[in-house]
Amino acid sequence: MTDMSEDTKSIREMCDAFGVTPRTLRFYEAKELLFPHRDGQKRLFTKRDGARLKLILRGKRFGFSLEEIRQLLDLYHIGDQQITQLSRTFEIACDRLNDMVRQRDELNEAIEELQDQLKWGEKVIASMQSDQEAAE
Amino acid sequence: MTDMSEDTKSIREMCDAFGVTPRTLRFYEAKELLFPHRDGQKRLFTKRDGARLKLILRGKRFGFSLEEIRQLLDLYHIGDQQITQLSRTFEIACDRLNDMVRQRDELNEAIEELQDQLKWGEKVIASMQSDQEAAE
DNA sequence: CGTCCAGCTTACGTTAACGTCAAGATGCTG
DNA sequence: CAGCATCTTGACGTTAACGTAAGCTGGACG
Repeated sequence: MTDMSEDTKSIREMCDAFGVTPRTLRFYEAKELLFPHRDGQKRLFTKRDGARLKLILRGKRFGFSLEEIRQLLDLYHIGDQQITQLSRTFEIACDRLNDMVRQRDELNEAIEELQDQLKWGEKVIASMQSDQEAAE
Repeated sequence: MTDMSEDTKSIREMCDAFGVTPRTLRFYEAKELLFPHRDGQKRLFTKRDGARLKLILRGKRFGFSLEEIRQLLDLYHIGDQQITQLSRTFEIACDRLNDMVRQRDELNEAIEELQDQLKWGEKVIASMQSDQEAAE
């Protein structure tokens, strides 16, 4: 047994836990989204890294870029400092929300449009099939 | 007057008509999405190119990749041939529609989630601001 | 005739978020 | 000790859909 669970995870455990690749975790570290400790040269991911990663993945679902996520994460961290920065975060999030709403609305339009097209297409195919049958 | 409108458009007219850049049109030609004629070395875009471009742009709104769009366009063109191919097109479009619906639903979830977070954030900011005031 | 404008081709640049080697360190195990 | 797995750091590759710049051409205008 890898002894494990002294509250820190190896990179592999981390990957398995969150369904990402090692490359991704190193990448996130390089981008200063995660700050794993070290044992020698090996990374040790703490609970805090886990929490951050969870937020990162959620952020991605929201459609934030990693850079935006980094900023948001940084602002989580300050806690006591600059209110201005925090409300800036807030703005970013609001913007993103608006983007998402817009995007959704566009999607809804597109969906309807495409559904119409498909009805059309159904008819065409149907008629072509009867043509085919008629031709036999 | 550039005489124009002998049913063909120059690249610029085309761009103005559809709100794209020349680069884009050349790119689409390179990708075999459009087939403008030539007058010497200058491109002449026909009505057919216009129709195709309209479909291309719509396809993009739907979230199709240019490659997918090319395939769909090719299948429009056959007209008389293979029904199988046509229904294949149909399937692709259906798949895309399902993708879009899924995507929209995810977006809706994300939007709600983010809205919740924002309520949270509002409170935090409000309380911090009163802290700030209290500190002065 | 000069010059200006629109268009052409070729080709390298861009961005995001990793993937994919390569080469070396470390550690366990039989 | 050999071997193997797992980790590390670098560094270059990938994809999509164009952007951008350089250098050439051909016609129109004054």
